[in-house]
Amino acid sequence: MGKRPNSREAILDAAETLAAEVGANYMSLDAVAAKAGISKGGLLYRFPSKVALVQGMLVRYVERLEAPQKSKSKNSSEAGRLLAARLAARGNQVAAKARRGSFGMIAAIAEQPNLLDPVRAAHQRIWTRFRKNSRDPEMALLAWLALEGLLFVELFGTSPLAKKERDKFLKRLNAIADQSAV
Amino acid sequence: MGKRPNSREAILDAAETLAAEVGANYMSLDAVAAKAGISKGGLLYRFPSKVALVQGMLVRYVERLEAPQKSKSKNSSEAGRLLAARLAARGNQVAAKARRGSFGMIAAIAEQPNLLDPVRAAHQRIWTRFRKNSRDPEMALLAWLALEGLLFVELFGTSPLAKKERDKFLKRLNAIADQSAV
DNA sequence: GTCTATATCAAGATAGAC
DNA sequence: GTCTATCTTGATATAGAC
Repeated sequence: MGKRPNSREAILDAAETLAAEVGANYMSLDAVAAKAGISKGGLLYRFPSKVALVQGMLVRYVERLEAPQKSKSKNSSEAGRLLAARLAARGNQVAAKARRGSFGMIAAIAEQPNLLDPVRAAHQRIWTRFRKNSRDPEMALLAWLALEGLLFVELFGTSPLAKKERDKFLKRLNAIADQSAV
Repeated sequence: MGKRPNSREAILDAAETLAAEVGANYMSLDAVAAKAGISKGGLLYRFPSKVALVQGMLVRYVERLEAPQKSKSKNSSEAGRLLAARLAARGNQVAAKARRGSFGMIAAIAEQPNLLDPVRAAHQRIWTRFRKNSRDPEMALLAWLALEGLLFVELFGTSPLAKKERDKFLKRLNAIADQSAV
């Protein structure tokens, strides 16, 4: 699991950035290679096709989504940790860079919607765990979907919240998750 | 405001369907024209460019978003009606066809993310109205973002909810909106 | 593992006939 | 208002050298 000193991460970073900035349509192999600092040939060695590249973006997204959280905070409940993990996977800041990780999903749905199947499966797994650890499933669902909503409106840049409101709102979500935890 | 017997609606329908089915990347002018039953020349008469077509998709999306709701149901509160309008804009069914209307946003963000600016503005307008009509803004925000979350996970096809659960959940959202209404 | 070609094809857009 | 060419560009992908 040690990080290999290859260009894989640089490529995925470049692809995400391009998808976010110029649009997934123009996340061309030329542009990705240039931004990653390698040639198109080098890129196509790692990812033999455009679809493979997009799948690579999704794999990393799902890995981060399901990576065990260090539960660095007061959240002791499983539900709270799952919410935190979900948040971390998208980046836990409002900053533009934080949204970047989700642009793999945009690239995928733009390239070929059924590429999202593995993501769907991951979401189902996480949601099942989340629900199992909730005493009040409907309230848990409310918190979960509200977090999804927040992350999505931020992804699309239509969030109505300023930073302070956002922080306060996230605290409230965590409180709900903890209250409804088993 | 009478519907003109032109091909505009057919074109937009075709574009949305293609974006949803094969991916926004392959929503080519050729394909859209073919699906709409006209030629590429005819298409480019209505929408002089690809960007114009995507903008057309967004205009229709926003129009539906802000169209006055007939408040056909028990929802008397403004907040409840706004939630209902938001729901209606995306289609109020779980069915595949219902998601279609939102693929204009996918096409836009894939083509050129800043094309979403008018949508951002509309969202701000609606959210401002929604908040103004709420006694408990934070609870209203929770309901609003939960609805956003639901619509987005359905757009991406990652919803954890079956139809029955979904209906029940929407009722709960409406109840929250009404409770927190002025 | 990364590079420089180059082949192939489809995209967006234009011009002008009907 | 819609059609059929046609132009031009930029995309993915391959082949083979380094």
